[in-house]
Amino acid sequence: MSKPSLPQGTRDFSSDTVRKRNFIFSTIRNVFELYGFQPLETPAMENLDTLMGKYGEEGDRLIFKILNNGLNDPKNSSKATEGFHKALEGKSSPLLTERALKYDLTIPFARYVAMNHGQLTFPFKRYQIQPVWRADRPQKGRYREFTQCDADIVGSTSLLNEIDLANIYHSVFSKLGLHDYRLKINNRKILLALAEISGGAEFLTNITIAIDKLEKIGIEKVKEELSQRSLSNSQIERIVNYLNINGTNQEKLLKIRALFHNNMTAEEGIKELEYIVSRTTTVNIDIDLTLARGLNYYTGTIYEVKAPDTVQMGSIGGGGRYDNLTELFGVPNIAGVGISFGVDRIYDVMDELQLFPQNVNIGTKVLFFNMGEQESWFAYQTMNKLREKNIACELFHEASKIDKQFKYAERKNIPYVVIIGSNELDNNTCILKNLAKGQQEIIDIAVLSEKLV
RNA sequence: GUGGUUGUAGCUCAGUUGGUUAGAGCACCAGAUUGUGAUUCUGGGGGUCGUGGGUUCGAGCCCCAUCAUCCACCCCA
Repeated sequence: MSKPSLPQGTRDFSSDTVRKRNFIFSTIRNVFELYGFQPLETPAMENLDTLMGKYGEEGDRLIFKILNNGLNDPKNSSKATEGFHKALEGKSSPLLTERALKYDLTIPFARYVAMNHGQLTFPFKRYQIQPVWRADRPQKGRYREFTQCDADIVGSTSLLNEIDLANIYHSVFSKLGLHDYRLKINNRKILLALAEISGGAEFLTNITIAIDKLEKIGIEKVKEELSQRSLSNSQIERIVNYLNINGTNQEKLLKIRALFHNNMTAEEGIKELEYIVSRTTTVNIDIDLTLARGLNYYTGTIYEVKAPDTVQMGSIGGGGRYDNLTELFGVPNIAGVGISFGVDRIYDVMDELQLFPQNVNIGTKVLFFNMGEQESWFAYQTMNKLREKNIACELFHEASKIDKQFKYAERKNIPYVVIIGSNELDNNTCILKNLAKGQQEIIDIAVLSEKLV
């Protein structure tokens, strides 16, 4: 047996990390609950055909597929061989694999709604916090197993939902202390209108992929890319005019209205943006007309959250409105809108900016020193009384040197130690020491629990 | 999927043009001293140099493969 190791792009989380992650999870969960969302969990794996074709060609390639069992059974051997040959041609085949690890939370949610729409109360607001898997090459801020926190509302076209979701973003990031996040908003209808006036609706994907890169590669490169995607110079000119729109949210809305004259599709999108932006003035939301987002099921509002500029990290959240997500599963006319938090990236950003509160890593509150046989047994009984009052404590396991016991407390980030030696035992007292302050006091054993609450 | 970086003790890293038994600091363990984490002193355990091949009289060092890592592209959270 060689040295044990982990699969590429996966991680163990040590207790420190788990505590910090839980701080993020509980913050998000509490806010979701505050806005009336209900929890949902779905399996780690889905049927492959539930997932395939929902994330584009690139997405399909990144889905972790699970090999069928029983391929070694002689009576399956011809099927297995056939399936294998298809795999060599780059096609996945149910003969070889018919299940896969989930790639995001939205599609499994859509599958759930399609299966249960008869029982659900609409509008249905659910939140979901679960790991997802992508067969991507790992790098900074990118893992093969990571956790998403999604909140979606289905069965409602009200823009109040969009306003709720913007407020959720603001509330969560404020509570996490991540004040410099940037929430961007755009509308797919505007992008669709842009495609219509500069080439045709079929260019939507090509155009969005190109303009999405504006911030990263600059206007000249975007022009190059657009011409490579077979757009004419006059078409590119229109797009450049669009991309040149700047200013405050209000100014952008004015300019874009002028640009599109009376284009019906654009006007719809503009009205929606206007509505949302005018009602979310407390959440520092920015209209970003270059925001496109890759997932092609979005049809209206789109959101993206960027990490503070001081850290090298792209998107830490995103979402949008979709008209007909469940139609893919045979249930039409259920509209929805949702957002997602990328916990792993939020963790990395918060860690880098040292935004975690000091006390997230406190587990045990008090360590009782072990000062000998009789002393420690008395300490043990005292400790149990504290536990009844919900104070987490532990007794050092043997009567070791003092400095060793101190080190243990320090490493476990235990804020208090209690020392009961022979003197204290005789007097019914104990020494309570606050390790952070380095201060200690001798107190009556009877008042110990009050001091620690 | 494409390109590059790195891999030596628990941690951070040395290790010369290839040359005896692979080192340091910190950490750890034991002991001396001490009713309060220090300092000091003495002793100790630990590494198949990521893994597998190859070249060589000889490989931590050179070559190939592989795994992992980090980074960039693509795409994305």
